[in-house]
Amino acid sequence: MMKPAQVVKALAALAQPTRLAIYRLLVARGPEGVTAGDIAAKLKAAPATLSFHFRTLSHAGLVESRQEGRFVYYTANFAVMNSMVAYLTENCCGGNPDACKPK
Amino acid sequence: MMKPAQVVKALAALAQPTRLAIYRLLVARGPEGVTAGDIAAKLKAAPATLSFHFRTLSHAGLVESRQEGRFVYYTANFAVMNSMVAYLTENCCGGNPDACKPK
DNA sequence: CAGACATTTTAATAATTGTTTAACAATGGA
DNA sequence: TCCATTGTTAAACAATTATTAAAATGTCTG
Repeated sequence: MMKPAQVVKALAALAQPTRLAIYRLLVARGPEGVTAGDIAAKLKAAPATLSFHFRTLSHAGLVESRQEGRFVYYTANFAVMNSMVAYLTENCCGGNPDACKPK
Repeated sequence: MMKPAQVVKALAALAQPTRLAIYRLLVARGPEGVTAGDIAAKLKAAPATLSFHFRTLSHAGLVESRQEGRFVYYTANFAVMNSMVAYLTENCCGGNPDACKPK
């Protein structure tokens, strides 16, 4: 179970256009990850700006990084995303969740 | 399908402790909703502060309100939450979503 | 209609956040 | 070793956001 402050941090990390785009790239890529440079190229953002955003995402637990040679690979942490979603929908409709499930 | 800006707005709306607590109360309560006053009592927050947060949540599409007499009932909009989650996990792992589903 | 109640609006202030530029560290190939 | 490449850090500034207090709006009850 996540604490409220962790959830707020994760939501805040995703609540920014550049970071949301980064996260989606990483989700789409899967466990292999994407290098910082590839993300910079795809999003057309300055390296320093991205580095700032990577740090925010990492600190929120939503992404992880590993260094390979000169490259840094970032990957999405799916467990944290799933916990966050679980937190948001917890105890839905007082235990009668039919009213809030997708059709 | 939601647009990125809508998703960012919804995430930003939830990325604040008071609003996250409001939202969870509404999710737990279901379609009946909760009055602004009840939420103020449960969260021990000033009415003006809550009104500000309700507006943020409403504007993001996450909650709806209806007036009944002197009371305003707020309810969670589950469809928007589900769309938001779908947006975040879209195209997961390049179409091979096993790696990112909860166990 | 007068007064009490429920909630919103406005205006002001304090705190947080995003971007840029420049300088810095680490890696690997010539 | 020297240099180009990859990415991070630091400092400064602009912009956004949260909170409070006070005044205003709307709704019911007597």
